[in-house]
Amino acid sequence: MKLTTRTRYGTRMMVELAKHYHQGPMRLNEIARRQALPVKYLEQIVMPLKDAGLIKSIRGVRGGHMLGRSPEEITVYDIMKVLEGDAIAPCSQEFPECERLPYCETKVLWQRINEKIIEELKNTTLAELIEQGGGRETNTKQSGGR
Amino acid sequence: MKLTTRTRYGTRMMVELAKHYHQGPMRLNEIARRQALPVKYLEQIVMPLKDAGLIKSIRGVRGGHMLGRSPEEITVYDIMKVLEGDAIAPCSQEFPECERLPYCETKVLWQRINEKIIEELKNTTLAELIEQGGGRETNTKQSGGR
DNA sequence: TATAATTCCTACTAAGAAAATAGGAATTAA
DNA sequence: TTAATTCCTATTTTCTTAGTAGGAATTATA
Repeated sequence: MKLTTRTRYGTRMMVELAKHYHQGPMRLNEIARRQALPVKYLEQIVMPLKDAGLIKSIRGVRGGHMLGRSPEEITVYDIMKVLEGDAIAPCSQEFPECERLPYCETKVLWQRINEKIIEELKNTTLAELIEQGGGRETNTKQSGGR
Repeated sequence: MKLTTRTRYGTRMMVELAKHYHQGPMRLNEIARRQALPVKYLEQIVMPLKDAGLIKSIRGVRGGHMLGRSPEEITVYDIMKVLEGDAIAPCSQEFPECERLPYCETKVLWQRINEKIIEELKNTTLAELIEQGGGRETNTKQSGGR
């Protein structure tokens, strides 16, 4: 079952970008600092997101990253799909090879769970996440929380 | 995010036991054969289930295992709780230490997903799973499907 | 009472994936 | 021309899950 740091960090990066939508490009370093994430790791995550059009990047001095479209138009599902593929619960797509599948009594359950999760992810936009916030206001200090 | 083979194998073992409820104790070997699972691995999984009362065991010759209560009264949540603990999605209980939690914009999402999954697991009993079946009838041959 | 079938228990090993790091190439504003 | 930045790919580290091994304890039954 997969919803790993890739998706979590990726979502946090996107949230950070959403909070600065229409404020010009944001450097990876800044994003990493604000969300207390490892820069070099984000570097890897940013690329597929860019390829998928969820992020636009500007290279060189004063470059950086920004959302490819508005926070209302980006769901967490979009992010996850890019970063993990869309098999989350077991036996959804992960093991098309499993010979037991045709007579497996448990597959319905995993499939149902998979659908629920996807539904939830599809219903959640970046806009919604930053609107709700985390309770307190986001701070700027490093906090090392990973 | 956790819904690993432990839970999946465990669920299949329980399903197998449910299918033979009230037919006396069933040997691990038999269960493993029917569900094409590694015996020695099941051996580890069976113990916590027994401790939790979901399984009753009889030792010695002609011993084996059986459900601790009826298939209608056992949910997959019961199984999962024993085998994984009840943190499934990230940031639910897994990282109570994360300093970012108070101002994390994404936690609501993971918590919501966690709830959905748990709800689904609680709504699914062994009885329901074997009633629905897998489509075709379960076979008896080894199939090696893992 | 001896034997074989079985569960019980604990430790160990292997494999794989996820997480993180490293280092340099390419690009570009100033 | 330089410094700031993204881009790219490879490598290493860490960790968890998955699986194996071997023997102790228990018990039906011959």
